Amino acid sequence: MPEERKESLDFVRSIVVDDLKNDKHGGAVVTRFPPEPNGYLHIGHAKAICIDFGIAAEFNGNCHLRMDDTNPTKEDLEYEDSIKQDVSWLGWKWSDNKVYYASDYYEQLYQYAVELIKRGKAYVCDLSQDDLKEHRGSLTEAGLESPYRSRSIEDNLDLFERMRRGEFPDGSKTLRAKIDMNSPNIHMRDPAIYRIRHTSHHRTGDTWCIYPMYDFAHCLSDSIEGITHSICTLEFEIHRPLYDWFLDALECKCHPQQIEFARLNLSYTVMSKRKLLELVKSGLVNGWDDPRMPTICGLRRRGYTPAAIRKFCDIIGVTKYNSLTDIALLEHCVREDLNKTAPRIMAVMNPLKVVIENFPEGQVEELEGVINPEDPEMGSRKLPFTRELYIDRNDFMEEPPKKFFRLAPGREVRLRWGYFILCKEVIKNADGEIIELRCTYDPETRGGSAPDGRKVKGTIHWVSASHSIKGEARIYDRLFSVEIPGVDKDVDWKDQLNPDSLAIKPVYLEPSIDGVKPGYTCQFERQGYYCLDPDSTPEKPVFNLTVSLKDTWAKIQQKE
RNA sequence: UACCCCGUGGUGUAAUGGUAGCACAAGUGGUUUUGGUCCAUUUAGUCUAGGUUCGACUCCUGGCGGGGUAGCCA
Repeated sequence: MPEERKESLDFVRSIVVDDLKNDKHGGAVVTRFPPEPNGYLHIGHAKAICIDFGIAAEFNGNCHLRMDDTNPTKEDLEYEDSIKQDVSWLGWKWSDNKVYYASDYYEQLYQYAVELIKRGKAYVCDLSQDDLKEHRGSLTEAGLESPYRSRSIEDNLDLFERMRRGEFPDGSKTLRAKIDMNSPNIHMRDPAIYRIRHTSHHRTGDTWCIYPMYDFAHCLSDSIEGITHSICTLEFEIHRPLYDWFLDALECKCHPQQIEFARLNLSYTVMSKRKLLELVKSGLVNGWDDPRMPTICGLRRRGYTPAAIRKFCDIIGVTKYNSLTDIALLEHCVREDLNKTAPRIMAVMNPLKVVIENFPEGQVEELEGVINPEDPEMGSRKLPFTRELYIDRNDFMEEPPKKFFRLAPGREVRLRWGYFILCKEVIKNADGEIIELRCTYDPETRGGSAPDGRKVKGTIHWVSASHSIKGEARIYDRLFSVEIPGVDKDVDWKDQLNPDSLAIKPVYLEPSIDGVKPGYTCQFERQGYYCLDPDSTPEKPVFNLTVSLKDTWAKIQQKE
């Protein structure tokens, strides 16, 4: 599963190698991927997943998939299921085929909290949320000690137990760690470790009405599971002293090392759960799996492959530098993968009728097209050739400019896998619009080469008008029209959505695609990679644009 | 304003005191039955000022710039 590693190691892997060398954890490497089931996974999570699972795989270790479900008010089974699906779709297997849950440790965590109280390192605090905020101080000012800080161990034990029994209403009490209200690190100023929530949890039901906070639950969950390297993103850096404090205060045998890396930022999209949720809720996109979304399920529906995503995660690297990765890099990865694997088909998006005057009416000739020139093993498919064809309007110009190599009056081009055709006449309607081309074909050029050795500069795609299957193409572009949506605080990031992120067009497809299933990915020759959408019906296939082919002709046109 | 972290071509990354390299993007040329792919090639970089050293992207100090942190969220 893990791809081959480059010789130079990123800083996380260097730490792991050093630890292995120094026998720090007895040769073990155990990592974990700990999502909170309160949203769908996105490409940024894919980076974390590839680091967590990738490192475990490379060093013969294990990676636990652990639901960090300590806040019943936000979490849901729907999210949990999608997380499992996405992780395994990406190609990773969690160790022991078992999903871990922070909620499975609630009793142990409670006992740890009791122990903390017994050691005089935690106390029950009656301060309200507002009072707590007052006491916390600010970034520049020290905090104030709570008046409840000096309660006796006996009182604390009693009160904490009654918190658990449900004697107190939400928000009336918290259990706090007794650390240092003067610490320059606000997270060390007697942080709350348990709060009262009379809310049922999607896994533990109504068993609990007090729930542990992240800082307390996370380090201990890691310790309980024997995690060696607890890899997370940069915003937790400032929490690390707390992470270590709990494990030291409780003298835990297993003390994992927290290592932080920079999360992924991608241009022309957003990555925060809040913004993604807002897009879905406001109907600005069509659900979590809208192919424009950077979610794993969105990318999957768009036609991205696990291999492409893993390659991307591999080449972006792992550092502590807050960077912005160009989405073109992601697009490059999927092109590279699909170029090698995707079958080619011909599909005409803006049909222009071509009548081959010297080809008999009613006759059907079967031609053969290579399925993938990059992989001859894939064989070939049949292409019906008839008197009436469709070509793309963009492949014809009545008055072609210098560098235009395609069809024009009096010009000859090659029909891909077919014949050379020569344009004899342009037919227009009363409004002067071109509605048809009259051409002749050279029967000697079957398959696309001329026995007399004459060359043509252009090759264009086509379909038989009578055999083509009419479908729908959903042509996607970047979700936002600015590199970093919301970076300018004066404008609403939702106003920066790209109005052209989706265009729907009819498309005439070569008949060989008949019967393919949703998820089927192919290349529309000379255009881009497309993936069959689940919205398809037997009558009307719907194809999503994954990514277009590079288009140097478009570049030439742009220059002029 | 306090504390913590981070600054290498346009972008993302390597070089772990010893030739600043790779990929993407951009440009040029070649091959081509996809204006795709492929091949060749060009442009372009160590934030800054000192210090240590035979030698600094790397170590030290100051400055500048960017990010994070004041949920009973994770």
